[in-house]
Amino acid sequence: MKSRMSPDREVRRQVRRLELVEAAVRAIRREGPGASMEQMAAEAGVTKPILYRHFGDRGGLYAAVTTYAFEGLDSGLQRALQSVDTPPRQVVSNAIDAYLAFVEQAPELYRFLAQRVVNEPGNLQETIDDFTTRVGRDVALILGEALRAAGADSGAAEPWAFGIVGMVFAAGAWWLERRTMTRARLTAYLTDLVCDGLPDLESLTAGLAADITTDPQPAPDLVTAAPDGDPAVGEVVAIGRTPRRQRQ
Amino acid sequence: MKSRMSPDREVRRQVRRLELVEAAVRAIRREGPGASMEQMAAEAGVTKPILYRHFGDRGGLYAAVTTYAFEGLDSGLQRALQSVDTPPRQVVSNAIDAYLAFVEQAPELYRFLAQRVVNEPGNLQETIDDFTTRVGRDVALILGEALRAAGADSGAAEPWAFGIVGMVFAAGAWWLERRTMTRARLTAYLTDLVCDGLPDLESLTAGLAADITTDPQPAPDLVTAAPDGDPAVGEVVAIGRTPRRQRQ
DNA sequence: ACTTCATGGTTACCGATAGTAACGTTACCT
DNA sequence: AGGTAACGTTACTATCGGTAACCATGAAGT
Repeated sequence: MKSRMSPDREVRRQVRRLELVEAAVRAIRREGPGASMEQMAAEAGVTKPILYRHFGDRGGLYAAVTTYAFEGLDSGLQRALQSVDTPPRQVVSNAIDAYLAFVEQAPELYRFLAQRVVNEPGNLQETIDDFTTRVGRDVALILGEALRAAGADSGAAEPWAFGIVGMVFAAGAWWLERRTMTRARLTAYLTDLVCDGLPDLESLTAGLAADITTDPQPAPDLVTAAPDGDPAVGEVVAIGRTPRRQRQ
Repeated sequence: MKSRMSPDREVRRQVRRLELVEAAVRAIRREGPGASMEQMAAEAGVTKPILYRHFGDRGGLYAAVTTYAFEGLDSGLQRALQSVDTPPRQVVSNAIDAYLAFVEQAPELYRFLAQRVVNEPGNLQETIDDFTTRVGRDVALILGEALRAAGADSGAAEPWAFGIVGMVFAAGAWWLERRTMTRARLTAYLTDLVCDGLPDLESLTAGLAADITTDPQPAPDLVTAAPDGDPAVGEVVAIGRTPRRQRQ
């Protein structure tokens, strides 16, 4: 069996695996998320059966790529989450920014990770773990401990963690399509939402119902209140909240 | 050309389209998100070329299914979002619950919608709009108006809208896998997060750093503080916040 | 009644791609 | 040297998206 092999054989195999995965990543960045097995093999300078020998099937290769990308992100994420002597808001901001930096740096890879592998019925490979699932698990761990330490209901850790990860994930995807703001700006917005929630919208229903039900009439302040300028500066991480009404 | 045809011919065509889409949905619910064109055609009692005649290509059918599902969700969502004389928190809760109810009712369809269609290079069909993208656009509209009405920065409307939708989407996916709480419970958690953000986690870094860096040592309160009971009752919509420290 | 044409449907095919079988080659390890 | 195990190839199959060509039917128009 495989575990009874020469020790350096195993390490060489791992090295080769890594080479193949990196080639697959290059192929994805070149060809987009729909890169075929043949293209990924060609990028590594080999043919398909090599990939199948190493990864079993496409799902196996996808899982390896996902793991690879996850580890690349996770180092930065863990560094952000585990930093001591940092205010919680800054921790959240750093983590979100680390995530978005990853998105920005490898958009095609990100798009690849965004699509869940469709599990065809004949899939004998182990069930693949989604990218967001892995990140979510990590965040859930940290968040759960934090909630317990704060004396809060730790049952919220998992839904919140997976929710927050999905939030940053979706916002990142949206941001990739139409890049209408800087990364720092988006980080600031998301940090605000995660830390403070939506601002008080007492006038929401009243102001809205009139606007929605009588749709042809534009909101009176639609032009004056939407400057859409980009006040973000070039800082790597924007920690300051965007100016809005303070909750009291 | 097509627009110069008998008027009832056109309506019959639309009816047929709807039948085909509904058959496709049935096939997806039976076979999972990976249902093939042939299976969807067979479910409708026809063969593949019929589908292609109506929808052009797979992307077209997927878009039609997405639109169909979206409209099914959107009615409930709009009803929740446009309700007058409802406190904002309840609006958020209702909207989230409408979303989760949809998830719960058609999990396989939801999984189908969750995966973005991989846009192969030869795709001449119009670019398909993601399910979450459509929901996000709707929420962004409403949220933008609400923010303007509240005098807040409306530039946050889009990132927040897409982020929140992604959050509920991801949390819904997580909830589908391991159903460790009731829908009402999850709705309450997510509503809390969206409306108030994370609770103050002042002791986050201190409490965490010790636990994470010295991983073999379990947190002392890990057993005592995690009862994991399910305090949710069977109410359709849980509006009350989960008991946690009040921000002041 | 016979043709004509639109409509709804089918069979039979093509091309690409996931996945596999069988075989060759290099290099390591007694 | 020789066994053997990893590395690699060519050539194949199966499936699935997509299309071409053909068939049936029924409602006109003449």
